[in-house]
Amino acid sequence: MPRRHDPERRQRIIDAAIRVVGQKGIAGLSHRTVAAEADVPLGSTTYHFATLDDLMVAALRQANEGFARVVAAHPALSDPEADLPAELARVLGEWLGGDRTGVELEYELYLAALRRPALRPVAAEWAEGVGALLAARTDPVTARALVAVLDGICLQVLLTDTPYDEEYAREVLARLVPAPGTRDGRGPGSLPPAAAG
Amino acid sequence: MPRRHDPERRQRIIDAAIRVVGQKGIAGLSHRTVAAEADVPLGSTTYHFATLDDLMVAALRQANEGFARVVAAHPALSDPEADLPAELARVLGEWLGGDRTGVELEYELYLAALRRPALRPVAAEWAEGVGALLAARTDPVTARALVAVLDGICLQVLLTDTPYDEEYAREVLARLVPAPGTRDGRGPGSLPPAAAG
DNA sequence: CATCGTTATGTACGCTCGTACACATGGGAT
DNA sequence: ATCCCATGTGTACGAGCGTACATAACGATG
Repeated sequence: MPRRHDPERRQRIIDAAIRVVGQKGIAGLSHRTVAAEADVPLGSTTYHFATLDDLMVAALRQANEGFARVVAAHPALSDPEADLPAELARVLGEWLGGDRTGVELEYELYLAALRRPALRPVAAEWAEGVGALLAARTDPVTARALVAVLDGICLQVLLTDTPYDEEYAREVLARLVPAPGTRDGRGPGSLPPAAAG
Repeated sequence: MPRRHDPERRQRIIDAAIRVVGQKGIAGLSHRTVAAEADVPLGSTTYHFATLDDLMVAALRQANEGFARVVAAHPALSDPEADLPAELARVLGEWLGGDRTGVELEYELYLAALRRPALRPVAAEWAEGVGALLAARTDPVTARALVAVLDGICLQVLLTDTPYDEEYAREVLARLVPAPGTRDGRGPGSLPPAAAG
């Protein structure tokens, strides 16, 4: 028994669950597969997470933090001087261009909320978190629209195997931003600014 | 054995599969559950659909036709005179406002393609179908953007239990359509055709 | 009518699953 | 030092799963 009284056991199980979902999908997530991946006995996973929903909630929360980390690594997103659509497109490109299993994992857990009410609040937290970040730069309606189109673009990339087109994303995102005065600085101006609302 | 030589057996199995997914989700889809729902013996489902992927492909195809039927019921979508964003928002509202199980079913099968390569082509067909319809009204880039934001709005509605806001959808969709200048007014009259690519 | 291949049916095998539960262990309170 | 209980571990049970397969019914063909 080399591992009795392991204070990080719980965290290691969560990490293992994320790896399992990334590799086999949610369908491959079980107490047993997670236990094997974490190299702990079966009873350990059932002890720390009585139900699979509990485990998935924990994993989804951690995955959300992963995305938040990517966002936090781009302070330009919060810079009122920066070109928001271009920055968003760049961040999305980094997220999609890196280890795609991370993105697939996030969306798989995210969409599992469709059928598992226990996951709904966590999924909502994520959308609200990104939305709040964007609302600070624009307005609530635009923020929700940006989140929607980000989701849609991600799905298109994930489902159709077409490579991510950052320029396309920037263009589409730019159309959604109601173009207040902040465009003059570094704006590439490929679009005529829409009429101010 | 009242039902030997049943020529519609296969179709009844597909219908049953769709009902099962609508009620229990994809996780609840199995040869046995479908057999029970269709009131046929287990061997019958395995005979007509050797693998679950085969069955899901058939079900997804049929679900796609269901959405296409909703679209076809709105000829205004193809009318160059009509207000495209408003019409799209209305169609989406009808789709989301009706029997929500249909929408959930479609998205569940649609998103199952993330992990099941066999479903990818069918999912791609759906996106391309809607995209082609919209491209005829605008341009390819705008069409893809519209599909993306439609997907995103649907997901927001499905995942957050917030009711569908048709006015919000119309506003967001309108921003994506490259109508120079006249975003504010809801004037349906002059919507110049695709100005830019 | 006899034959044959397709379609339909019932059953069984091996597997994984969630869950329960009895038992071991060791740190912290007394 | 002793006890207690949260934590850790192994095992077993019943259920559902995909799949395989032997057999039966039936329409088509000769």
